[in-house]
Amino acid sequence: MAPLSATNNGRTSNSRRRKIEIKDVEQRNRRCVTFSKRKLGLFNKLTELSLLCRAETALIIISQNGNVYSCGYPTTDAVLRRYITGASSEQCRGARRREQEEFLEKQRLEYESVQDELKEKQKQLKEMKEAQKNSSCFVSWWNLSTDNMGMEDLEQFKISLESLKLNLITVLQEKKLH
Amino acid sequence: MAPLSATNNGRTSNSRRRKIEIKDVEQRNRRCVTFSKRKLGLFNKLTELSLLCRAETALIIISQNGNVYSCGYPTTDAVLRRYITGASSEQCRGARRREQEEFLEKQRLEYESVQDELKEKQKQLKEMKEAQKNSSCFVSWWNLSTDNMGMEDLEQFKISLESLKLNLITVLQEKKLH
DNA sequence: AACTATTTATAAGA
DNA sequence: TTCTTATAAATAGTT
Repeated sequence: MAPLSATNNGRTSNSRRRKIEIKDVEQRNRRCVTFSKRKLGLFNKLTELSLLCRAETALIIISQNGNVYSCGYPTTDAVLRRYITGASSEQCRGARRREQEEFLEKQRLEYESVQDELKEKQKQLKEMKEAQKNSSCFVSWWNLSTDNMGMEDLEQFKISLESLKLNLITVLQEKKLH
Repeated sequence: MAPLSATNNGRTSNSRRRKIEIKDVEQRNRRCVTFSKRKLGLFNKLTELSLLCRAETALIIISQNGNVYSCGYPTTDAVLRRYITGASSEQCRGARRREQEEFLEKQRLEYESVQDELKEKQKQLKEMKEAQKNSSCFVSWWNLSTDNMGMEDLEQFKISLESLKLNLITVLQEKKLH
């Protein structure tokens, strides 16, 4: 759709209209991107709420183009049924239901633990990246690092150290001149 | 409910039980507060999405206590009707089964993607840890690092360097003795 | 219910 | 589409 209209209006004889339509297209694209991002955000928030507070949830979104998206815990349909029939969860008792609930609970716990682990790793990564940028940690890091090195590493380390020291002194002198 | 149980268990003769129940109550209260806050947040987000992207939306939340909350644009029922009639064009049983299967598949994929992400983070962590142990990267890292330092950092850096060098020489000598 | 320190979401740009 | 980043918003903990 977008390529066609762009081709049709590519001529210079009607630049005003062309610009307006391009702007339209851009706005539409931006809106689509926003829609996708926010839809994802909502789904995530909904899942978080469901897991965190053990709530049953159902979310239906119909885009401007008519596409239907849905998300629910434990399932969209189950929650809708409960909503429509007036919150009568007493129906459908039985082994199947219990098994399903146990399965969902198991999945929930598993998902939570994986996400926790992921969060922890991300935190560690972030800390390590920050530590690299932070010069005040150099001393302690250095003092620890030599303990784990092999002989060759240490030799090279020493050479690096010498050249760096020269480098460093140069930098210091240059800075002092200003 | 909470005040009663707290009163009943306030006596010191059964402090173990009291502590556990108080903790339970606190957790329950916290969960309720979180639920309220996040529910409000979700409703706001949903409204924003509806207005910003001209989407039709419906959201149903059933709390742990069984309270039902809903929110929709233009109305919850209108969207639900559209969702249900659209979904029920196929046979009800078949559609439900299929949706359930799709839901499970969706959860599976989501779980896998989270696990992939986790693996990736672990890999990155491992690489960074190895990089710290590997002396061959020191030179380039050092040569870059001095450019971004302030005067004070450089002075401290130099001092650290001196002490580390002594440390290093000691280690080298010790290793050579073996 | 209000505050605020953090975390998280997201718009814009690459 | 995916990644980055600066900024805006949400929210957990607390009063």
